[in-house]
Amino acid sequence: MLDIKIIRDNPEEVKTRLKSKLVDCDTAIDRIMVLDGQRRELIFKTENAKSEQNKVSKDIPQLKKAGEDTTEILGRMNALKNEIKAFDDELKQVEDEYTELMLSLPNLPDPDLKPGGKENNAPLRFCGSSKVCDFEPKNHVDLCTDLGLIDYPRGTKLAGNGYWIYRGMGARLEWALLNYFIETHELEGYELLMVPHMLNYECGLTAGQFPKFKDEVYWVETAEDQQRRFMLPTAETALASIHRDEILTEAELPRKYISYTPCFRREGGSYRAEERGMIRGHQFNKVEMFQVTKPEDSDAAFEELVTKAEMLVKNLGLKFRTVKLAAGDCSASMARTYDIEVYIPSMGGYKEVSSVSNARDYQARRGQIRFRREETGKVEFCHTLNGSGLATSRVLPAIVEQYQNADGSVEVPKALRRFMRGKETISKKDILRVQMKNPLSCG
RNA sequence: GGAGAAGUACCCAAGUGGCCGAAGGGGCUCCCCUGCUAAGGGAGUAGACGUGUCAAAAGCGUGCGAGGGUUCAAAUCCCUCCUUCUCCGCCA
Repeated sequence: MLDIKIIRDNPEEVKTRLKSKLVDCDTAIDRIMVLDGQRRELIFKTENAKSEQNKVSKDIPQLKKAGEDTTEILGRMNALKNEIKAFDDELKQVEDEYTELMLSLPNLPDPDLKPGGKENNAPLRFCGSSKVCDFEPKNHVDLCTDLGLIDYPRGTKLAGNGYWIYRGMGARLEWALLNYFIETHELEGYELLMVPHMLNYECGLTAGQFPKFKDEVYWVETAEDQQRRFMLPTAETALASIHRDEILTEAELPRKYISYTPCFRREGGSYRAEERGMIRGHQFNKVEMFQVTKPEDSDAAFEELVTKAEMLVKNLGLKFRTVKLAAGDCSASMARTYDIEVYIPSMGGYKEVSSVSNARDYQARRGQIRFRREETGKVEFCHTLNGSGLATSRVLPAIVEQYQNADGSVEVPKALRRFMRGKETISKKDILRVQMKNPLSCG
């Protein structure tokens, strides 16, 4: 949520800055300006009436005790009551519309961002190099299928299109990635949180997904109670609400959290064809990093998160690049975003494995995440930042493609080996070995 | 899932229609007194949000889990919801 004062003081500038994000909020802002005026006028009226009501109300008991006639005064009070009710009703209407519009406005992009969409994204740096293959490289779907890492058809059988099953060494590899990420973060002072995977509406509102994008998540409701919850689309949605409605002490900042969760997304009208396999599914795994900071510390925190994400990819030995997103490609809640994109040879391009963003005070305002500054004793909004660290489901395809050998086997990145009992290579032989050891495994 | 009970300030807690912007205690802060391991005395302690303002301040409004309602007036009465606790049942 934006600070109404910024809009009030400079509506035209806000319009322009939001336009650089490719959203036209002109009518919304014009309307907000009108509603803001009406709102304050109504507050003035209703509060005046209430003030009178309070004053007179104090005298009534005495008058009654003294046995005086109160009919006239009660008549006035009755009129006041109706007046207040009318003002309040009108105010509620105005405030409802006002709040809805305010919640619908996206965050202001940082001034240094290029305006416009994807086409204006700018790669900041490249890292790593492609292995030169003296053989015809396979794509990750074939590799995962041939090596028995992923079972696509049975995943679809269980849950439909966009779901898959990690099996055997594939599951181990995925698990190793999660362990590697979590261990790295913990060593760097981040606290691991295991959060609910189903969240209430306020979480989506605070993070900025709602009300606008409430159709992009899966809703779960029970027949008996109408309490709706949704499957989280990212752990950020949960983490942004950890300190909702709290006033932290300055000493408690920054808060640095990580959380592993599956992420559930409807991905309506998706990219399909060119994104085979597990590039885009309805459920994928991700370790999320999250920080709550003082306003003056969020720029440094942002750099820290970007570096952390980059180091994870780098230490896996993967070729990747870091991209500074143009204003229009940043999501609604974010003031700035850098993507880490890993190279997928079969696609001849890069795919996002991490997205690091600074929401500044946007989420904090929506969720009342505040802290008390020691020096002034005043309450201020925190800044919130988030970044994937990393989305494993996108890393695994990159690993199998970038680490494939001529014989169809795949080398295990060194960083992961200690999480896989020292395993160095995954080959077809592993399918048999896994199945022999596990009589329950069928097919 | 069934049956009960409860949610009041940092914590405990009193309070069944106006005198409650909320008794009392603990804690915390400040002050005083006293030299035997700490005790006693006094004072302060609702924060927050909204409005107001160039910004602040004063003032005003809202606040006793949340939202509605009744009433001239609600912590107090009514309704809905949420949460917590106890007992029973079920269960990883």
